Amino acid sequence: MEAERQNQAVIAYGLLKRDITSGQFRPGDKLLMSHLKERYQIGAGPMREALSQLVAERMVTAASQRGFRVAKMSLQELNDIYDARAHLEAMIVRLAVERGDEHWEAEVIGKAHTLASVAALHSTDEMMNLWDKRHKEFHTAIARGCGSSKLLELRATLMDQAERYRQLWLRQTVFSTEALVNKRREHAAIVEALLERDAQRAGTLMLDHLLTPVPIITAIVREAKLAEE
Amino acid sequence: MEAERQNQAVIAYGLLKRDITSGQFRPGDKLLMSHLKERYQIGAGPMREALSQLVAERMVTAASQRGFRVAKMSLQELNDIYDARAHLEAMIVRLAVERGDEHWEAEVIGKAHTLASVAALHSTDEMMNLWDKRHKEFHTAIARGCGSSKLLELRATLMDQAERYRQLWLRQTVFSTEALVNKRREHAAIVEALLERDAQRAGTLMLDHLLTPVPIITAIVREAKLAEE
DNA sequence: TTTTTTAAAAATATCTACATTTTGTAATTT
DNA sequence: AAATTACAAAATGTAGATATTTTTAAAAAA
Repeated sequence: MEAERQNQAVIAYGLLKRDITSGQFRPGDKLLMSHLKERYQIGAGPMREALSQLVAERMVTAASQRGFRVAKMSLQELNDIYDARAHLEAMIVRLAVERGDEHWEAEVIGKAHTLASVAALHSTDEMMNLWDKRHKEFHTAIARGCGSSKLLELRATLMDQAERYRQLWLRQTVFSTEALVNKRREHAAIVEALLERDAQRAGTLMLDHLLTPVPIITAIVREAKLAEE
Repeated sequence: MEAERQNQAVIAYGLLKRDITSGQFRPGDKLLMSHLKERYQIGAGPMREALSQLVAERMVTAASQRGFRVAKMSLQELNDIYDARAHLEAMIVRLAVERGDEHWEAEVIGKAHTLASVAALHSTDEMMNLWDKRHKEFHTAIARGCGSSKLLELRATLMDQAERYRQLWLRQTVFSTEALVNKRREHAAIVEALLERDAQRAGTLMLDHLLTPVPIITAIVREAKLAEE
């Protein structure tokens, strides 16, 4: 089995998306066609295709005849994204509790265990990436219980949009033992509620869990003047 | 103030989206580049841009080196979209009841009135379009109370994806006096719950309201063999 | 002198026409 | 029938032409 040959636009899409989320391009930056062509070794046509897709995902903005820019960040958007994500995820969790089967339970417990056992053995960045990866997998395992691909797609859209903000929170959290302990406690409480099939409580816990990063990110954004108020 | 000059890709995006939703192109149809170029009088580059955006919106599918197709329809997808939409909208309504102000209440009551007063005075198609337009405006007015642009965006995404299925239901409903009376009753019940600020009841009513079309559409789809099972 | 206006030049975005690569098809061979 | 090959159709990519916006600088007005 071999990976399907991708066209230029798809390759550029992936690279540019990565470069935006990782902060190589900063919010509001002009995305100069000549620069992008050079950077990704690609023609203007396919490059525009990639940009169009990112426009549809709200990661890039376009102005007719005036080219493309990295979408700005703002405290208002931060709050909106996290609020929407928290309520969406709470709703998904309630559904998952109602609909999830035994296999789902097993997956969740498995991912929770894998996440809890990330120890500070590795290099700083490795540790951060590993925790982040497993944390995402844990939450995704829970969400999958809702059984709706459309809801999972919407969730993925919001997570993509949140990613630039989330990156700011991640470093702080992983490097604070206290924060990690808190997170572990919250996760345990959520799993407990899931297993007891208490949809209401699981939803509420999830809502709070997802909103805790907001004040922290707000502070960092203000500090670094990364975004409009 | 004059409408900004749009580029070719944006124009083609709008036309193609309309042609897909209205059924000019049918699910699974190959979107032949030569045909699209001819039809919309446009080059291949901008056409691909438009297609890329529709791929991001799940209305078109792409296979590398094999071109583009209209996304298929299926009973499974119908159920998934409507289930997701109903739960999302119910959640949004609960938020709207908690967060909506007086201006929101006034808007909702206004739109409800405008919708209820659509009479069978006009020609068949005019009547259908008018009812549809006002029905959408009524629901959108309710949803806006949640105050979250991101949630409203997600809602719009799902509505776009539902549109092809919805079209099938619309004709049936508007031309059945009984169905229209039922809808009016449901709308009234929802508005009542909103005004009493009963979030839970409003949510439940909305959930049921949005799921009623599913059996009807299922029957039509089966009848017309429009989709996979 | 400072500000505003205008005109030209440069930079940039966008589009088209053509070249290249890949895929699908049907005839031919095994 | 299955595999191979040759050809036609289609998708994708590139380079350069065209149109638009932005910048620059000079001229005119305040």
